[in-house]
Amino acid sequence: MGIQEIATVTGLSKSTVSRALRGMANVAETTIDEVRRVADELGYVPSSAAAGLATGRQRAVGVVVPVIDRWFYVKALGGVDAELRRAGYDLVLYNLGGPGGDRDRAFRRSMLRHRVDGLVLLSLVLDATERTELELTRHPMIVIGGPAPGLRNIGVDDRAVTRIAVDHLCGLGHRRVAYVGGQDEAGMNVAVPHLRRDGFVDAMRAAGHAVPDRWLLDGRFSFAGGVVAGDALFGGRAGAQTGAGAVPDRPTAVLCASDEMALGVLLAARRAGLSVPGDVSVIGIDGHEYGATVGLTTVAQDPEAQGRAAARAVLAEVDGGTAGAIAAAPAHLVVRATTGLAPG
Amino acid sequence: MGIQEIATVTGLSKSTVSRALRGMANVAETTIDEVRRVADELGYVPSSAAAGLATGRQRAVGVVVPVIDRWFYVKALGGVDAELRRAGYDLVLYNLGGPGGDRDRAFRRSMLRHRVDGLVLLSLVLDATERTELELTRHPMIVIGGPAPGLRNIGVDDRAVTRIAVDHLCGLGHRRVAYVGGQDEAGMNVAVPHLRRDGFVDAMRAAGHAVPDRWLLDGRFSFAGGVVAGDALFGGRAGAQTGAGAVPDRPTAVLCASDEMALGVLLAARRAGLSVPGDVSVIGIDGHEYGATVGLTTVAQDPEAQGRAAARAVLAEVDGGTAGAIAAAPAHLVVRATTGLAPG
DNA sequence: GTGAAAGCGCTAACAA
DNA sequence: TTGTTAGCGCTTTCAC
Repeated sequence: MGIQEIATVTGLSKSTVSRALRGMANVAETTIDEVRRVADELGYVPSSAAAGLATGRQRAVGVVVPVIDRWFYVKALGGVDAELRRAGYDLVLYNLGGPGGDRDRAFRRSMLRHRVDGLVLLSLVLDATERTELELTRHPMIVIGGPAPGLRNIGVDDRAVTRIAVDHLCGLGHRRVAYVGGQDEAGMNVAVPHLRRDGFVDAMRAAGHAVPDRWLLDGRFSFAGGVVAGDALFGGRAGAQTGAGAVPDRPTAVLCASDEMALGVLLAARRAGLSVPGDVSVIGIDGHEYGATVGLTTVAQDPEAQGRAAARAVLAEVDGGTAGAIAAAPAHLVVRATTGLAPG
Repeated sequence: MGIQEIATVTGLSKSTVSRALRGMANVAETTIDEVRRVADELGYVPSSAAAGLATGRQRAVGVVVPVIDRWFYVKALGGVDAELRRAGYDLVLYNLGGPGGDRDRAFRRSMLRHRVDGLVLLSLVLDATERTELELTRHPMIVIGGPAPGLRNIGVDDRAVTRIAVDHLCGLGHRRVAYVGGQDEAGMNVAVPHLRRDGFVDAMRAAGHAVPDRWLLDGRFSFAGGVVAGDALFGGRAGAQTGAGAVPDRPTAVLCASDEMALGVLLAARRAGLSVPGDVSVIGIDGHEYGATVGLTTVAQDPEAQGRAAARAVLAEVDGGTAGAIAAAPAHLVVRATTGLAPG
């Protein structure tokens, strides 16, 4: 069942078997073949616990997510996973489970158990205690998404992202544009919503257009939240009755901090009897698949690539490499059918 | 750094410290307090590898998914995770990464390394080799989703689910109903698509309505696939030009094997200038959040609950309990706005 | 209620 | 190229 059995069967020593199994140099080809054959016959299964104890390396990295059921997290998780598997590492998932989840236990009980060699944090809001605990483990760590104090992070330039969107809109003649963003109660990094909103407001101001407060809405970074925000902007279903003019003071364009919200705003616009982009243009941020199908214009990013980069970074550190600088993740405008010339 | 340090500082033996740390009986209250205090002071972090080696239990279970970025898998994963954390177990994620992924390596290299005490498989299509390898590990195992030969599984009754949908549709007077299902290339259990389709065809036949082959479409279980299927059914965007009559032989209702596909069909219908449910009714299966917002009628299931149940089942087996019977997961009709009386 | 000692299955010097 | 010898940090009899 263990390495020992193979040793006795082959008449070799445990060390040689161990070396052969790991394909190390300094082992005769014939020995390697023999050992592998016997291992297969015996149905040998290595014990990662034993190997981990002996080497101090678990060949596993942890990924901490605030919640799992969000497009960005799922995609990023996929990227991290792909890269880890390539390197032969396992991925242990720590889901904080949103605001209701028992974060504390997750942090103390599991993450710190030396089960992993490194950590990838997804857009986390860490409090002081959590940060101290994490640092205490001295694990290589990196965060994906917004910046976190004292930790290296990979992600798009959030201010730049909204600026790109604003430039596109203004280029089409829009001057009255609303913004749907807001804090994500599910635990997204606090910095991201703020950076994007500030980027938006600043870019608009730079273009010479003021943004009234009532056009800065909270869409909770969800589809449903986007619908609610859109209803507020367009007068809701009621708007459909009286036509597109239900809300006298309507923006000609809406920038959403995520595609999921943009999808919701789109639905609200349609319900209100508005034509897109005839009456109102809508642009999102992310590059969500659904957006492609409905023709949503967006500033696309690639969370999967960010996940892969993050994984490579921790892996490099785990393997003794020093923490190199991380380039900002790219984002680019994808013009589709929901943005057009400003009306009038 | 280890249990030993605590022992020397407190003047106790390793065994007592170990017992105290785990809160076992036969340890003086005062001793426990003392040990805990010192452990905290020293920033003691237990080693799961060492504990695992000694006990043979890793306090972790593996979850194998074909791909991660699908609604059902994400939700189920969340359920498994919640239950595992409650029990103090870690979750290690094995993502096969779809058809392109290196399944083989995933199976051999990692899953079998005794890193986990049990396995939860999500809707997997296992080939003979994989099944043998898995059985070789002698891990408690359970699959969520369609039935898998030789393994216990939890999931909805897929034939019943489509029957519920058909009953609803027929009750509204529909006799010409199409079906969008199909094989999921991303690795969904082969059984599910077949069971649902057969359930549909049989239920229709029982109601006295034949289903022509051209109304049995493949939507690949994705939003985009649903759009394509809907275009085929309704004449695509071209239909919008000539009005609702573009396709002479149009069904009055469409049953989709997943809400994601139903959402796509809905989009296609709207594009073709059809009114829902005036011209055509659409019903899905799942209970996807987006569906609720757009008013999609569906046969809802609860993958999260299924995940929790699956986790409880493996945990019970891991703890020496015998494998109890598992009740079929519930599914129920949620009537919203996309289904109505058959036209005419 | 506590301690001593023997491993769990593997890796890693150090020899040969 | 292969073998020997110590552990890695914890749990667990078995004594006391």
